[in-house]
Amino acid sequence: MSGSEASAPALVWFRNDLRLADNPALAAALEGGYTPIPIYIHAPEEGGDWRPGAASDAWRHRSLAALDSTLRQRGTQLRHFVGPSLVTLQAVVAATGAEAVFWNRRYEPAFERRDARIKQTLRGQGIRVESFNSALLFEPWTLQTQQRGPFKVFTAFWRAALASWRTEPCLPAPGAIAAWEGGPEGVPLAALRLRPQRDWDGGFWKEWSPGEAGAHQMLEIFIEGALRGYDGQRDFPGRVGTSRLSPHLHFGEIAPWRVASALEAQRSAASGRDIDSALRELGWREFAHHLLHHFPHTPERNFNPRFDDFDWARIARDRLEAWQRGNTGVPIVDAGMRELWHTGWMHNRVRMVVASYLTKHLRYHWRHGARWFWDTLVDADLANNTLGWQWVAGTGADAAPYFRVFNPLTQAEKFDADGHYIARWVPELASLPAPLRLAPWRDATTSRRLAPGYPEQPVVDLAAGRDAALDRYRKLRAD
DNA sequence: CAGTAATTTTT
DNA sequence: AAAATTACT
Repeated sequence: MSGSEASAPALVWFRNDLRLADNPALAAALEGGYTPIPIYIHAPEEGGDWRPGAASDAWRHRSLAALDSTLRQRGTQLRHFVGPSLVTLQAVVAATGAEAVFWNRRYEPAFERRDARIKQTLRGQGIRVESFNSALLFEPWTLQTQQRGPFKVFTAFWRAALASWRTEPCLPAPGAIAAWEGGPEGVPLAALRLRPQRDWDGGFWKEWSPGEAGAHQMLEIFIEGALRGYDGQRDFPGRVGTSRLSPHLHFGEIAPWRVASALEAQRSAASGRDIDSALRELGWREFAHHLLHHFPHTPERNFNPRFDDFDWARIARDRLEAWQRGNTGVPIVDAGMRELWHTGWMHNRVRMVVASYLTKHLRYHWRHGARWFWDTLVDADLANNTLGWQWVAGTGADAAPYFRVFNPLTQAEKFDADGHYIARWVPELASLPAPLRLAPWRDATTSRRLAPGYPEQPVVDLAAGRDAALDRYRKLRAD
C-alpha cells in the first residue's frame, strides 16, 4: 500500500466505536488494501424516540475531537457530516470513488433497521459493504438456550457465555494511515452542535476524559486500584470502588474484550473473586444488549406484559421534579440524583435505589425514570438503561419477587453508613451528625436548625410508599 | 416433566 | 426464615 499508486478508498463509518485499537472495521479497510476515509455522520433523528440526550452529546463532542486528533497524528483525519446517513454515504462514495464501506454494528432497534437498509441499498449499487462486531464479547445471535431461544435469565446466560468463551483478538492501533485527498471535506465538528448551549457541563470534565486515551487510562487506574477488593467495595458509592468505564464502553472508546483480557491478565496478581465479579458486570452489559436485540420493544413496553395493567400513579409535575433535582427529602436518593446532575454519572448501587424510589414509592412508570437517565447520563445506553429500569420496576426479564422494594434508609445504612457520599452531594446535610444525615426527619428540630432548606419530610413516606406499592403489586397478582 | 436455582431485598 | 415466580436443564 506504500507504493506509488494510490489504493482505492474505503469509507470507515465511525459510530459508537470511537477508537483506533481493536477496531475491526478500520482494520478490515487497512487489511483490504484500501485507503480509509474516516467519517462520522450526525443524524440524531435516526435514533427515533431515543435521539441522544444532552449529556451524551457533550461527551460525544469531546470523544470525536479526540478521535480526530489521534487520526491526524497518523496522517489522516475525521470528516464530519450532517445526515441523513444513507444519502451522506452515497454522496461521499460518489465524490471519492470509494469502493467499499465498513462499519461496526449497533444493536438498538432503530439502528439495526437503518443499517440493514443502508447495507442492502449500497450493495445493490455495487459497493462492497461489511459490518463487524466492536461492541460486545458475544453478539446476540451467538448464544442461545438449548431450545434455541434467547436467554431471559442472567445466570444461565452468563454460564453459557463463560462456557463458550471466544472473544475477538486484541488489535493494536494502526500506525501511519495514508490520507485520502479530495472528496467532500464535510463540516467542522462545531457544526454538529453537540456542545451544550449553556455551560452546564463544566463539572463533568474534572471527572472524565472522553476518548480512547482516557478510556485506556481509566482501565489502567481500575486494574491498579479498585480491582483489588472490587467484589466487596463496588457497592459503596462514597468509595472509589468501581471501574467507571461505562461511558467509555458505551462510545466504544475501548473494546469490552480489551477490558476482559486486562482482567484475565490479573489472575495471578488479584483475587479470582474480584476478577470474576468484574467480568460479571461486563456480562450484565452483554445480557442487556442481547435482550434489546431479541426484544426490541422493551425500551417502550414492559418485558413482562402482565405489568401492562399495573396501576402506576398519575404524574405530579412537582414530585417528578423533586426526584429529578434531588429534592425528595430522602438523602441517599437526593445525593444520587445530584451526583447525576453534576457529573453525568451515578454509582450503580444508587441508581437502583433512586429507581426503586421512583417506581415503587412514587409509583411512577419506569419510563419516566428511564427518560431522565437517558437525557442526563454520559453513559446513557439504550440496552443497559432499559434492562436496569425494568429490572428495578420488576417488569423485566427476571422472575422478580414483587416485594423487592429497596428501603432507601437501609441501603444508606448499609452502603453509606458514615454519610460521606450524602454529604458530598447534599452539602446542606453535611453539618448534621452522620446518623441524622441519613434520615433527617428523625429529629426535625435539629435538622431544621443545622440543615435549613432541606425538606423536612420525604415527598413520600418510606413505610407508606412501600405498603402502597406492595398493595398494587399484590392486586396484579390476583388475576 | 420434575427438579433446581435464582433474586444487586425486605422485615 | 419467609415472602413468588419463572427459566432452564
